[in-house]
Amino acid sequence: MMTMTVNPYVSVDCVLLGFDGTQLNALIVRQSETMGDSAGIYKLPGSLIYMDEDLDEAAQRVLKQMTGLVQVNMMQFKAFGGADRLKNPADGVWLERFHHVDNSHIERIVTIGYTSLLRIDRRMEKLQGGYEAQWMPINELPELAFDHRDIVSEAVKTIRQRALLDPTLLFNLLPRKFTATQLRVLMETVQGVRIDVKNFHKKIATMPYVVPLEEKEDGVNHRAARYYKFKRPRKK
Amino acid sequence: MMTMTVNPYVSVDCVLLGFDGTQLNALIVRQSETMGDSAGIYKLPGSLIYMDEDLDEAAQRVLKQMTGLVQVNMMQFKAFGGADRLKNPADGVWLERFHHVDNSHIERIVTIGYTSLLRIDRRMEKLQGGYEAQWMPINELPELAFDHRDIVSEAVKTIRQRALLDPTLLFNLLPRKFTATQLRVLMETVQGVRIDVKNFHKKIATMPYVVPLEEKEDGVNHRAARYYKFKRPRKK
DNA sequence: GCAAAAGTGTTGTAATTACACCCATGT
DNA sequence: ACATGGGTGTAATTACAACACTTTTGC
Repeated sequence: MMTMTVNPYVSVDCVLLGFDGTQLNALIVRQSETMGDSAGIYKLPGSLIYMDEDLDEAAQRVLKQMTGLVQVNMMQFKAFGGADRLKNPADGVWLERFHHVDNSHIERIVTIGYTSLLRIDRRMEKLQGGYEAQWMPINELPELAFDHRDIVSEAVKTIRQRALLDPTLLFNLLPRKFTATQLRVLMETVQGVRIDVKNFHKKIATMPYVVPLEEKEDGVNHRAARYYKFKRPRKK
Repeated sequence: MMTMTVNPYVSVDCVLLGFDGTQLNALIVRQSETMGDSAGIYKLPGSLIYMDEDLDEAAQRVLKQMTGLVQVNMMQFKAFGGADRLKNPADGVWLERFHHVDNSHIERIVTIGYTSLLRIDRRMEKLQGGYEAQWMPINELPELAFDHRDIVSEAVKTIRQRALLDPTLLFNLLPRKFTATQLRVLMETVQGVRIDVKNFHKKIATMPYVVPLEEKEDGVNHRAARYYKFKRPRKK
Protein backbone atom coordinates (compact mmCIF):
# COMPACT_ATOMS: atom_id res chain seq x y z
CA MET A 1 0.00 0.00 0.00
CA MET A 2 1.02 3.53 -0.49
CA THR A 3 2.13 5.84 2.23
CA MET A 4 0.03 8.97 2.38
CA THR A 5 2.89 11.44 2.29
CA VAL A 6 2.11 14.32 -0.01
CA ASN A 7 4.64 15.51 -2.58
CA PRO A 8 4.34 19.28 -2.13
CA TYR A 9 5.77 20.13 -5.56
CA VAL A 10 3.81 18.14 -8.10
CA SER A 11 0.09 18.02 -8.81
CA VAL A 12 -2.26 16.73 -11.45
CA ASP A 13 -5.28 18.54 -12.89
CA CYS A 14 -8.01 16.94 -14.97
CA VAL A 15 -9.83 18.65 -17.80
CA LEU A 16 -12.92 16.60 -18.60
CA LEU A 17 -14.68 17.82 -21.70
CA GLY A 18 -18.27 17.11 -22.63
CA PHE A 19 -20.66 18.22 -25.34
CA ASP A 20 -24.15 19.53 -24.62
CA GLY A 21 -25.35 19.53 -28.22
CA THR A 22 -24.19 23.07 -28.83
CA GLN A 23 -20.86 23.71 -27.20
CA LEU A 24 -18.01 22.08 -25.36
CA ASN A 25 -18.30 22.01 -21.59
CA ALA A 26 -15.70 21.43 -18.93
CA LEU A 27 -16.27 19.69 -15.63
CA ILE A 28 -15.64 22.18 -12.84
CA VAL A 29 -15.71 21.49 -9.11
CA ARG A 30 -16.19 23.68 -6.10
CA GLN A 31 -16.21 23.14 -2.40
CA SER A 32 -19.88 23.42 -1.51
CA GLU A 33 -19.82 23.49 2.27
CA THR A 34 -18.94 26.97 3.33
CA MET A 35 -15.97 26.24 5.49
CA GLY A 36 -13.86 29.33 5.18
CA ASP A 37 -12.21 31.45 2.59
CA SER A 38 -11.59 28.63 0.22
CA ALA A 39 -15.25 27.71 -0.28
CA GLY A 40 -16.88 28.76 -3.47
CA ILE A 41 -13.73 28.77 -5.53
CA TYR A 42 -14.22 27.09 -8.88
CA LYS A 43 -11.42 24.76 -9.90
CA LEU A 44 -10.53 21.83 -12.04
CA PRO A 45 -10.51 18.47 -10.28
CA GLY A 46 -6.90 18.20 -9.20
CA SER A 47 -4.57 17.65 -6.28
CA LEU A 48 -1.00 17.22 -5.20
CA ILE A 49 0.33 13.73 -5.77
CA TYR A 50 1.45 11.29 -3.13
CA MET A 51 5.07 10.33 -2.82
CA ASP A 52 4.80 6.85 -4.25
CA GLU A 53 1.96 7.36 -6.66
CA ASP A 54 2.28 7.32 -10.42
CA LEU A 55 1.02 10.40 -12.20
CA ASP A 56 -1.63 8.41 -14.02
CA GLU A 57 -2.81 6.89 -10.76
CA ALA A 58 -2.99 10.30 -9.15
CA ALA A 59 -5.18 11.60 -11.94
CA GLN A 60 -7.58 8.67 -11.56
CA ARG A 61 -7.64 9.06 -7.80
CA VAL A 62 -8.43 12.73 -7.71
CA LEU A 63 -11.12 12.41 -10.32
CA LYS A 64 -12.80 9.73 -8.29
CA GLN A 65 -12.46 11.72 -5.08
CA MET A 66 -13.93 14.88 -6.47
CA THR A 67 -16.50 13.62 -8.94
CA GLY A 68 -17.05 9.93 -8.29
CA LEU A 69 -16.07 9.10 -11.85
CA VAL A 70 -14.04 5.94 -12.39
CA GLN A 71 -12.48 4.25 -15.39
CA VAL A 72 -12.13 7.43 -17.34
CA ASN A 73 -9.47 7.08 -19.98
CA MET A 74 -7.52 10.27 -19.49
CA MET A 75 -4.38 11.19 -21.34
CA GLN A 76 -1.66 13.54 -20.31
CA PHE A 77 -1.44 16.61 -22.48
CA LYS A 78 0.90 19.16 -20.94
CA ALA A 79 2.83 20.20 -17.85
CA PHE A 80 2.39 23.68 -16.44
CA GLY A 81 5.43 24.97 -14.67
CA GLY A 82 5.48 28.72 -14.62
CA ALA A 83 7.34 29.84 -11.51
CA ASP A 84 4.48 32.24 -10.70
CA ARG A 85 1.56 29.85 -11.03
CA LEU A 86 0.42 30.38 -7.42
CA LYS A 87 0.02 34.12 -7.48
CA ASN A 88 -3.37 34.41 -5.81
CA PRO A 89 -3.12 34.14 -1.98
CA ALA A 90 -6.54 32.48 -1.82
CA ASP A 91 -5.11 29.55 -3.73
CA GLY A 92 -2.58 28.93 -0.99
CA VAL A 93 -5.37 28.87 1.56
CA TRP A 94 -7.13 26.23 -0.43
CA LEU A 95 -4.05 24.03 -0.65
CA GLU A 96 -3.63 24.25 3.09
CA ARG A 97 -7.15 23.09 3.81
CA PHE A 98 -7.38 20.38 1.22
CA HIS A 99 -4.04 18.75 1.82
CA HIS A 100 -3.61 19.64 5.47
CA VAL A 101 -0.15 20.92 4.78
CA ASP A 102 1.23 24.12 6.15
CA ASN A 103 0.94 26.91 3.60
CA SER A 104 4.55 27.85 4.19
CA HIS A 105 5.61 24.50 2.79
CA ILE A 106 4.06 25.27 -0.55
CA GLU A 107 6.67 27.09 -2.55
CA ARG A 108 6.01 26.20 -6.06
CA ILE A 109 3.96 23.57 -7.84
CA VAL A 110 4.33 22.00 -11.25
CA THR A 111 1.07 20.50 -12.42
CA ILE A 112 0.53 17.82 -15.01
CA GLY A 113 -2.60 18.29 -17.12
CA TYR A 114 -4.77 15.30 -18.00
CA THR A 115 -7.75 15.37 -20.29
CA SER A 116 -10.51 13.14 -21.55
CA LEU A 117 -13.72 13.34 -23.53
CA LEU A 118 -16.85 12.28 -21.72
CA ARG A 119 -20.57 11.86 -22.31
CA ILE A 120 -22.12 14.76 -20.50
CA ASP A 121 -24.88 12.58 -19.07
CA ARG A 122 -22.52 10.47 -16.98
CA ARG A 123 -23.59 10.68 -13.41
CA MET A 124 -21.24 11.95 -10.75
CA GLU A 125 -21.92 9.25 -8.25
CA LYS A 126 -20.49 9.87 -4.83
CA LEU A 127 -18.86 13.10 -3.96
CA GLN A 128 -16.29 13.15 -1.19
CA GLY A 129 -14.90 16.11 0.66
CA GLY A 130 -17.92 18.28 0.10
CA TYR A 131 -17.26 18.88 -3.56
CA GLU A 132 -19.85 19.41 -6.19
CA ALA A 133 -19.05 18.97 -9.83
CA GLN A 134 -20.85 20.63 -12.70
CA TRP A 135 -20.53 21.04 -16.43
CA MET A 136 -19.88 24.58 -17.60
CA PRO A 137 -19.58 25.82 -21.20
CA ILE A 138 -15.96 26.57 -21.89
CA ASN A 139 -16.79 30.00 -23.22
CA GLU A 140 -18.65 31.03 -20.09
CA LEU A 141 -16.36 29.81 -17.35
CA PRO A 142 -16.35 31.69 -14.04
CA GLU A 143 -13.09 32.77 -12.49
CA LEU A 144 -11.00 29.68 -11.82
CA ALA A 145 -8.26 29.08 -9.27
CA PHE A 146 -4.56 29.17 -10.20
CA ASP A 147 -3.99 29.13 -13.95
CA HIS A 148 -6.81 26.66 -14.50
CA ARG A 149 -8.31 28.78 -17.24
CA ASP A 150 -5.09 28.44 -19.25
CA ILE A 151 -5.09 24.74 -18.56
CA VAL A 152 -8.59 24.39 -19.98
CA SER A 153 -7.73 26.23 -23.15
CA GLU A 154 -4.58 24.19 -23.68
CA ALA A 155 -6.63 21.02 -23.25
CA VAL A 156 -9.14 22.19 -25.83
CA LYS A 157 -6.35 23.07 -28.22
CA THR A 158 -4.87 19.60 -27.79
CA ILE A 159 -8.20 17.91 -28.35
CA ARG A 160 -8.85 19.85 -31.53
CA GLN A 161 -5.56 18.66 -32.92
CA ARG A 162 -5.93 15.06 -31.85
CA ALA A 163 -9.41 14.88 -33.29
CA LEU A 164 -8.00 15.74 -36.69
CA LEU A 165 -5.71 12.74 -36.60
CA ASP A 166 -8.22 10.44 -34.95
CA PRO A 167 -11.87 11.37 -35.52
CA THR A 168 -13.04 8.38 -33.48
CA LEU A 169 -12.10 10.28 -30.34
CA LEU A 170 -15.18 12.42 -30.70
CA PHE A 171 -17.55 9.52 -30.26
CA ASN A 172 -16.79 9.54 -26.57
CA LEU A 173 -18.77 12.77 -26.43
CA LEU A 174 -21.97 11.36 -27.89
CA PRO A 175 -24.69 9.12 -26.42
CA ARG A 176 -24.70 5.48 -27.52
CA LYS A 177 -27.29 6.24 -30.16
CA PHE A 178 -26.97 9.50 -31.97
CA THR A 179 -28.29 11.15 -35.09
CA ALA A 180 -26.29 12.32 -38.07
CA THR A 181 -27.03 15.90 -37.11
CA GLN A 182 -25.67 15.46 -33.60
CA LEU A 183 -22.44 14.09 -34.99
CA ARG A 184 -22.19 16.82 -37.57
CA VAL A 185 -22.79 19.64 -35.10
CA LEU A 186 -20.18 18.15 -32.80
CA MET A 187 -17.60 18.04 -35.56
CA GLU A 188 -18.46 21.55 -36.63
CA THR A 189 -18.05 22.78 -33.09
CA VAL A 190 -14.77 21.07 -32.39
CA GLN A 191 -13.19 21.92 -35.73
CA GLY A 192 -14.75 25.37 -35.94
CA VAL A 193 -15.97 24.88 -39.51
CA ARG A 194 -19.24 24.38 -41.34
CA ILE A 195 -19.90 21.02 -42.95
CA ASP A 196 -22.16 20.53 -45.92
CA VAL A 197 -25.14 18.37 -44.91
CA LYS A 198 -25.34 16.29 -48.05
CA ASN A 199 -21.63 15.62 -48.26
CA PHE A 200 -21.67 14.71 -44.61
CA HIS A 201 -24.22 11.94 -45.15
CA LYS A 202 -22.04 10.57 -47.91
CA LYS A 203 -19.03 10.69 -45.65
CA ILE A 204 -20.51 8.82 -42.71
CA ALA A 205 -21.72 6.16 -45.13
CA THR A 206 -18.06 5.43 -45.86
CA MET A 207 -16.96 5.39 -42.23
CA PRO A 208 -16.72 1.77 -41.10
CA TYR A 209 -17.03 2.79 -37.46
CA VAL A 210 -20.38 4.55 -37.88
CA VAL A 211 -23.14 2.00 -38.30
CA PRO A 212 -26.75 2.95 -39.07
CA LEU A 213 -29.53 1.46 -36.95
CA GLU A 214 -33.15 0.77 -37.89
CA GLU A 215 -34.33 2.74 -34.89
CA LYS A 216 -35.48 6.31 -35.31
CA GLU A 217 -36.22 9.28 -33.17
CA ASP A 218 -39.61 9.39 -31.47
CA GLY A 219 -41.91 12.21 -30.49
CA VAL A 220 -40.23 14.99 -32.37
CA ASN A 221 -42.39 17.48 -34.23
CA HIS A 222 -40.60 16.97 -37.49
CA ARG A 223 -39.38 14.08 -39.55
CA ALA A 224 -37.72 11.48 -37.31
CA ALA A 225 -33.98 11.09 -37.71
CA ARG A 226 -32.23 7.76 -38.02
CA TYR A 227 -30.00 6.68 -35.17
CA TYR A 228 -26.44 5.56 -35.61
CA LYS A 229 -24.04 3.87 -33.25
CA PHE A 230 -20.29 3.90 -32.98
CA LYS A 231 -18.47 0.64 -33.52
CA ARG A 232 -14.90 0.86 -32.30
CA PRO A 233 -12.56 -0.35 -35.03
CA ARG A 234 -10.18 -3.21 -34.38
CA LYS A 235 -6.92 -1.69 -33.32
CA LYS A 236 -4.07 -2.82 -35.49
CA MET B 1 17.82 37.02 -10.07
CA MET B 2 17.05 33.49 -9.19
CA THR B 3 18.03 31.82 -5.99
CA MET B 4 19.95 28.64 -6.59
CA THR B 5 17.78 26.39 -4.48
CA VAL B 6 17.12 23.09 -6.20
CA ASN B 7 13.64 21.66 -6.37
CA PRO B 8 14.36 18.01 -5.54
CA TYR B 9 11.16 16.68 -7.10
CA VAL B 10 10.98 18.04 -10.62
CA SER B 11 13.43 17.78 -13.49
CA VAL B 12 13.55 18.42 -17.22
CA ASP B 13 15.10 16.19 -19.86
CA CYS B 14 15.84 17.19 -23.43
CA VAL B 15 15.58 14.88 -26.41
CA LEU B 16 17.37 16.51 -29.31
CA LEU B 17 16.86 14.66 -32.55
CA GLY B 18 19.04 14.90 -35.63
CA PHE B 19 19.23 13.15 -38.97
CA ASP B 20 22.46 11.73 -40.36
CA GLY B 21 21.12 10.98 -43.84
CA THR B 22 20.01 7.50 -42.92
CA GLN B 23 18.48 7.43 -39.49
CA LEU B 24 17.34 9.59 -36.62
CA ASN B 25 19.94 10.26 -33.96
CA ALA B 26 19.56 11.50 -30.41
CA LEU B 27 21.97 13.74 -28.59
CA ILE B 28 23.37 11.83 -25.62
CA VAL B 29 25.73 13.15 -22.96
CA ARG B 30 28.10 11.50 -20.59
CA GLN B 31 30.40 12.68 -17.89
CA SER B 32 33.82 12.30 -19.43
CA GLU B 33 36.14 12.90 -16.48
CA THR B 34 36.26 9.72 -14.51
CA MET B 35 35.28 11.07 -11.14
CA GLY B 36 33.63 8.13 -9.52
CA ASP B 37 30.81 5.70 -10.07
CA SER B 38 28.72 8.10 -12.01
CA ALA B 39 31.23 8.66 -14.81
CA GLY B 40 30.55 6.96 -18.08
CA ILE B 41 26.81 6.79 -17.67
CA TYR B 42 25.00 7.81 -20.83
CA LYS B 43 22.05 10.13 -20.29
CA LEU B 44 19.87 12.69 -21.87
CA PRO B 45 20.79 16.29 -21.13
CA GLY B 46 18.63 17.02 -18.11
CA SER B 47 18.62 18.25 -14.56
CA LEU B 48 16.49 19.12 -11.58
CA ILE B 49 14.89 22.54 -11.81
CA TYR B 50 15.53 25.48 -9.53
CA MET B 51 12.83 26.71 -7.23
CA ASP B 52 11.94 29.86 -9.10
CA GLU B 53 12.70 28.75 -12.61
CA ASP B 54 10.08 28.15 -15.30
CA LEU B 55 10.16 24.72 -16.89
CA ASP B 56 10.97 26.19 -20.29
CA GLU B 57 13.84 28.17 -18.80
CA ALA B 58 15.19 25.09 -17.08
CA ALA B 59 15.23 23.16 -20.33
CA GLN B 60 17.18 25.92 -22.06
CA ARG B 61 19.60 26.20 -19.16
CA VAL B 62 20.47 22.55 -18.92
CA LEU B 63 20.91 22.21 -22.64
CA LYS B 64 23.33 25.09 -22.62
CA GLN B 65 25.20 23.71 -19.60
CA MET B 66 25.64 20.25 -21.01
CA THR B 67 26.03 20.85 -24.73
CA GLY B 68 26.68 24.56 -25.22
CA LEU B 69 23.65 24.84 -27.49
CA VAL B 70 21.58 27.98 -27.19
CA GLN B 71 18.41 29.25 -28.82
CA VAL B 72 17.08 25.81 -29.51
CA ASN B 73 13.34 25.90 -29.93
CA MET B 74 12.29 22.99 -27.77
CA MET B 75 8.73 22.00 -27.03
CA GLN B 76 7.38 20.08 -24.13
CA PHE B 77 6.00 16.70 -25.10
CA LYS B 78 5.29 14.62 -22.02
CA ALA B 79 5.78 14.27 -18.28
CA PHE B 80 7.20 11.06 -16.87
CA GLY B 81 6.01 10.30 -13.39
CA GLY B 82 6.25 6.60 -12.67
CA ALA B 83 6.82 6.17 -8.94
CA ASP B 84 9.69 3.77 -9.68
CA ARG B 85 11.59 5.88 -12.19
CA LEU B 86 14.75 5.91 -10.04
CA LYS B 87 15.21 2.20 -9.65
CA ASN B 88 18.90 1.99 -10.44
CA PRO B 89 21.09 2.91 -7.41
CA ALA B 90 23.76 4.32 -9.71
CA ASP B 91 21.29 6.96 -10.82
CA GLY B 92 21.01 8.24 -7.27
CA VAL B 93 24.77 8.57 -7.06
CA TRP B 94 24.76 10.66 -10.16
CA LEU B 95 22.10 13.01 -8.82
CA GLU B 96 24.12 13.49 -5.65
CA ARG B 97 27.23 14.49 -7.51
CA PHE B 98 25.66 16.69 -10.11
CA HIS B 99 23.34 18.65 -7.87
CA HIS B 100 25.34 18.45 -4.67
CA VAL B 101 22.27 17.30 -2.80
CA ASP B 102 22.27 14.48 -0.33
CA ASN B 103 21.06 11.26 -1.93
CA SER B 104 18.65 10.70 0.94
CA HIS B 105 16.78 13.82 -0.06
CA ILE B 106 15.93 12.36 -3.44
CA GLU B 107 12.77 10.41 -2.99
CA ARG B 108 11.03 10.63 -6.27
CA ILE B 109 11.35 12.77 -9.37
CA VAL B 110 8.84 13.73 -12.00
CA THR B 111 10.55 14.79 -15.18
CA ILE B 112 9.21 16.92 -17.99
CA GLY B 113 10.36 15.89 -21.45
CA TYR B 114 11.33 18.51 -24.01
CA THR B 115 12.23 17.83 -27.59
CA SER B 116 13.49 19.59 -30.68
CA LEU B 117 14.75 18.82 -34.15
CA LEU B 118 18.26 19.92 -34.91
CA ARG B 119 20.78 19.94 -37.74
CA ILE B 120 23.25 17.26 -36.83
CA ASP B 121 26.19 19.43 -37.85
CA ARG B 122 25.56 22.05 -35.17
CA ARG B 123 28.64 22.39 -33.08
CA MET B 124 28.51 21.81 -29.35
CA GLU B 125 30.46 24.88 -28.38
CA LYS B 126 31.53 24.97 -24.78
CA LEU B 127 30.98 22.05 -22.51
CA GLN B 128 30.70 22.70 -18.81
CA GLY B 129 30.95 20.23 -16.00
CA GLY B 130 33.05 17.78 -17.91
CA TYR B 131 30.28 16.59 -20.20
CA GLU B 132 30.69 15.40 -23.71
CA ALA B 133 27.75 15.25 -26.05
CA GLN B 134 27.43 12.99 -29.04
CA TRP B 135 24.87 11.95 -31.60
CA MET B 136 23.79 8.32 -31.45
CA PRO B 137 21.37 6.51 -33.76
CA ILE B 138 18.13 5.93 -31.89
CA ASN B 139 18.13 2.26 -32.79
CA GLU B 140 21.59 1.66 -31.38
CA LEU B 141 21.47 3.50 -28.10
CA PRO B 142 23.63 2.22 -25.26
CA GLU B 143 22.13 1.67 -21.85
CA LEU B 144 20.80 4.98 -20.60
CA ALA B 145 20.23 6.21 -17.07
CA PHE B 146 16.78 6.23 -15.46
CA ASP B 147 13.98 5.68 -17.96
CA HIS B 148 15.70 7.79 -20.57
CA ARG B 149 15.26 5.13 -23.21
CA ASP B 150 11.48 5.37 -22.81
CA ILE B 151 11.71 9.12 -22.95
CA VAL B 152 13.54 8.96 -26.26
CA SER B 153 10.96 6.68 -27.82
CA GLU B 154 8.08 8.82 -26.62
CA ALA B 155 9.77 11.86 -28.14
CA VAL B 156 10.16 10.08 -31.45
CA LYS B 157 6.54 9.04 -31.38
CA THR B 158 5.50 12.63 -30.75
CA ILE B 159 7.66 13.96 -33.54
CA ARG B 160 6.28 11.45 -36.03
CA GLN B 161 2.78 12.66 -35.26
CA ARG B 162 3.57 16.35 -35.33
CA ALA B 163 5.39 16.02 -38.61
CA LEU B 164 2.19 14.73 -40.17
CA LEU B 165 0.33 17.89 -39.22
CA ASP B 166 3.23 20.21 -39.96
CA PRO B 167 5.76 18.89 -42.51
CA THR B 168 7.82 22.08 -42.22
CA LEU B 169 9.13 20.80 -38.88
CA LEU B 170 11.39 18.38 -40.70
CA PHE B 171 13.40 21.11 -42.38
CA ASN B 172 15.11 21.77 -39.07
CA LEU B 173 16.86 18.45 -39.62
CA LEU B 174 18.39 19.32 -42.97
CA PRO B 175 21.33 21.53 -43.96
CA ARG B 176 20.51 24.93 -45.46
CA LYS B 177 20.92 23.52 -48.94
CA PHE B 178 19.65 20.03 -49.53
CA THR B 179 18.78 17.78 -52.43
CA ALA B 180 15.41 16.31 -53.24
CA THR B 181 16.71 12.90 -52.31
CA GLN B 182 17.84 14.02 -48.88
CA LEU B 183 14.41 15.42 -48.17
CA ARG B 184 12.71 12.32 -49.50
CA VAL B 185 14.82 9.91 -47.47
CA LEU B 186 14.18 11.99 -44.36
CA MET B 187 10.44 11.87 -44.87
CA GLU B 188 10.57 8.16 -45.59
CA THR B 189 12.52 7.57 -42.41
CA VAL B 190 10.33 9.65 -40.15
CA GLN B 191 7.05 8.41 -41.56
CA GLY B 192 8.23 4.85 -42.08
CA VAL B 193 6.91 4.66 -45.65
CA ARG B 194 8.30 4.55 -49.17
CA ILE B 195 7.68 7.52 -51.42
CA ASP B 196 7.59 7.31 -55.20
CA VAL B 197 10.47 9.34 -56.63
CA LYS B 198 8.61 10.88 -59.54
CA ASN B 199 5.55 11.82 -57.53
CA PHE B 200 7.82 13.32 -54.92
CA HIS B 201 9.35 15.72 -57.40
CA LYS B 202 5.88 16.80 -58.43
CA LYS B 203 4.94 17.33 -54.83
CA ILE B 204 7.86 19.51 -53.82
CA ALA B 205 7.21 21.62 -56.91
CA THR B 206 3.88 22.55 -55.33
CA MET B 207 5.28 23.28 -51.88
CA PRO B 208 5.69 27.04 -51.53
CA TYR B 209 8.25 26.60 -48.76
CA VAL B 210 10.65 24.49 -50.84
CA VAL B 211 12.44 26.70 -53.34
CA PRO B 212 14.79 25.32 -56.00
CA LEU B 213 18.23 26.90 -56.38
CA GLU B 214 20.41 27.09 -59.46
CA GLU B 215 23.28 25.56 -57.55
CA LYS B 216 24.06 21.89 -57.96
CA GLU B 217 26.07 19.25 -56.23
CA ASP B 218 29.74 19.13 -57.02
CA GLY B 219 32.27 16.33 -57.22
CA VAL B 220 29.88 13.42 -57.10
CA ASN B 221 30.46 10.51 -59.40
CA HIS B 222 27.03 10.62 -60.89
CA ARG B 223 24.68 13.26 -62.23
CA ALA B 224 24.73 16.31 -59.96
CA ALA B 225 21.58 16.91 -57.98
CA ARG B 226 19.88 20.27 -57.71
CA TYR B 227 19.90 22.00 -54.35
CA TYR B 228 16.79 23.35 -52.69
CA LYS B 229 16.36 25.60 -49.72
CA PHE B 230 13.61 25.95 -47.18
CA LYS B 231 11.74 29.23 -47.04
CA ARG B 232 9.74 29.52 -43.85
CA PRO B 233 6.15 30.44 -44.69
CA ARG B 234 4.63 33.59 -43.21
CA LYS B 235 2.84 32.56 -40.08
CA LYS B 236 -0.79 33.55 -40.14
C1' DG C 1 -51.55 22.97 -44.42
C1' DC C 2 -47.71 24.58 -42.37
C1' DA C 3 -43.60 24.73 -39.66
C1' DA C 4 -39.25 22.27 -38.75
C1' DA C 5 -35.71 19.46 -39.50
C1' DA C 6 -34.24 15.04 -42.28
C1' DG C 7 -32.72 13.23 -46.18
C1' DT C 8 -31.17 12.63 -51.02
C1' DG C 9 -27.57 13.00 -56.62
C1' DT C 10 -24.83 15.03 -59.83
C1' DT C 11 -21.07 17.27 -61.58
C1' DG C 12 -16.52 19.64 -61.70
C1' DT C 13 -12.06 20.02 -59.72
C1' DA C 14 -8.07 18.79 -57.19
C1' DA C 15 -5.08 15.39 -55.13
C1' DT C 16 -3.03 10.83 -55.22
C1' DT C 17 -1.42 6.61 -57.22
C1' DA C 18 0.94 3.64 -60.40
C1' DC C 19 4.46 2.92 -63.56
C1' DA C 20 9.68 2.69 -66.79
C1' DC C 21 13.10 4.99 -69.18
C1' DC C 22 16.80 8.50 -70.38
C1' DC C 23 20.40 11.90 -68.33
C1' DA C 24 24.66 13.71 -66.36
C1' DT C 25 28.93 12.83 -64.09
C1' DG C 26 33.38 10.51 -62.47
C1' DT C 27 36.37 6.83 -63.05
C1' DA D 1 31.94 2.27 -71.62
C1' DC D 2 30.05 1.58 -67.49
C1' DA D 3 28.40 2.34 -62.94
C1' DT D 4 25.84 5.42 -60.06
C1' DG D 5 22.21 7.94 -58.66
C1' DG D 6 19.21 12.16 -60.74
C1' DG D 7 15.53 13.44 -63.10
C1' DT D 8 11.22 13.28 -66.04
C1' DG D 9 5.18 12.45 -68.13
C1' DT D 10 0.82 10.39 -68.54
C1' DA D 11 -3.31 8.18 -67.40
C1' DA D 12 -6.54 6.19 -63.93
C1' DT D 13 -8.50 6.64 -59.52
C1' DT D 14 -10.10 8.74 -55.65
C1' DA D 15 -11.31 12.43 -52.52
C1' DC D 16 -13.47 16.73 -51.95
C1' DA D 17 -16.62 20.86 -52.90
C1' DA D 18 -20.52 23.10 -54.59
C1' DC D 19 -25.31 23.22 -54.96
C1' DA D 20 -31.56 22.94 -54.10
C1' DC D 21 -35.41 20.41 -53.61
C1' DT D 22 -38.53 16.67 -51.56
C1' DT D 23 -39.96 13.90 -47.34
C1' DT D 24 -41.74 13.02 -42.86
C1' DT D 25 -43.86 14.32 -38.63
C1' DG D 26 -46.54 16.96 -34.98
C1' DC D 27 -49.49 20.50 -34.30
